[in-house]
Amino acid sequence: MRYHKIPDETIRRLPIYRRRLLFLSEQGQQSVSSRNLAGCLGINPSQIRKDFSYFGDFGGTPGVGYNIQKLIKQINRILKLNVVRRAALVGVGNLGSAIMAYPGFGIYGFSIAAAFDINPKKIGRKIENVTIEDVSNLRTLKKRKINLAIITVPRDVAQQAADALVKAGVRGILNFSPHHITVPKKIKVITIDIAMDLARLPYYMPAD
Amino acid sequence: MRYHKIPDETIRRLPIYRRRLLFLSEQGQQSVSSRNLAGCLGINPSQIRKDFSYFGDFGGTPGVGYNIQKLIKQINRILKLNVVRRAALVGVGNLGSAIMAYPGFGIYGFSIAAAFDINPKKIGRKIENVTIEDVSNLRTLKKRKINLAIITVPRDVAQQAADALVKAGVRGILNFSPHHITVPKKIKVITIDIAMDLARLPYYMPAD
DNA sequence: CTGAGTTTGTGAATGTGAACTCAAGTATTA
DNA sequence: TAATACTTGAGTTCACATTCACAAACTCAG
Repeated sequence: MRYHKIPDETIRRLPIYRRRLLFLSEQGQQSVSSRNLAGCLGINPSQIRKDFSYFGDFGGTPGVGYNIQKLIKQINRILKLNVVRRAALVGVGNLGSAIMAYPGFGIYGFSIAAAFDINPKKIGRKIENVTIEDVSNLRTLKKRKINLAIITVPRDVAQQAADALVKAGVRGILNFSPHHITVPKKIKVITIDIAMDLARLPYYMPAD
Repeated sequence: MRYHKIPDETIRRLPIYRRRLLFLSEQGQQSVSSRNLAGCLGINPSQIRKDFSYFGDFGGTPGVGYNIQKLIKQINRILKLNVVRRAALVGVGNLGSAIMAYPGFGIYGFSIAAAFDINPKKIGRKIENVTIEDVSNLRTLKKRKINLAIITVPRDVAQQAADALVKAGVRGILNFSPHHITVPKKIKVITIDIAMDLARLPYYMPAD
């Protein structure tokens, strides 16, 4: 199983497993079976075993399950979460501020280490110990070894922001603007349009 | 093609099409070809044609493309976005406040019509013309005909919030808490864990 | 009207992911 | 030790999603 490409869908699930595993670990649990994990997460047990099988020479033990700590280490290795990563945020509006204050990034080893805005009134202010800089400073990101960014600017300047980030050497972008962003194909963009996800709900709701 | 079940993946893409179509419409454009749409969105043209083919007796015209207004109407019909929908928000913290102020829900016909928190200091305050109520008021949602909800509470009370919402008759939940939520299967939950999505980025980034 | 250039709509082929199944391994109990 | 109950790992099957390919339909220019 060593030299297999890991399916994208598996990669998408790894953080879900990780979240649950950390939770179980907090509770003092040592090991967990695929069935047990599956129960909490609404995923098929074989699915989980198949996902874990991509880890390579790693083994759960039949009759017992998987060692939680080892699982977490494997997932960290695959997702490259072993190092602390510094991210930049562009667009310190309502959503941007909320994201800067969001406590959930830490457990993945992320910290938001820089923030940018175009509004002169905001520049110089501090949020969560990070000083807001003018967007013209974006070009300093390369020197500061920041290669991850979060975009929380209005729709019509999202592409602009992305272009500037790419020019500054950023290679991964989490985009919260409701707009598709085009970048060179070696840059990875993940877009989260929070209203769009809400828009799918009525379809799945039984008739009113 | 009338009596086909529409694939989930197609449903997932419909809001993406819709977003772009509204944009093109704003620009005064009347019609659009599958190739054109595909170009903007990074999707294969046949994919788009196949998706549209589920609309039923609707037709684009060969040599021209699709009528944008008709497309939008069809998508609204399928996603049941024709009526204005009122949603409740539970958990008026940083993220919750930002979401209440988020302007992007309007174009899908959503409005956040109620907000709840457990903190007595917040209750009675107004955000975006909505008065924050105590969570004990959740049970009034049914009378107020609110059957959609957004959860933005801390992880450890997310399930509790969901249970209360289900009891109050809510049938669709958008969950921003980093925790899997278990509900009766006729309730639809979509979970957005903003940190989790960031966690997938390093995997796709070339070696540092 | 004719011919060149587009674009739709869809069956067929391909690719991808999920679920089923079961042999083999481990724990537990007696 | 023997019997029972779990659980993993992985080959196989099945279901779903994407892409290909092409006939038919339409536009436009001359």
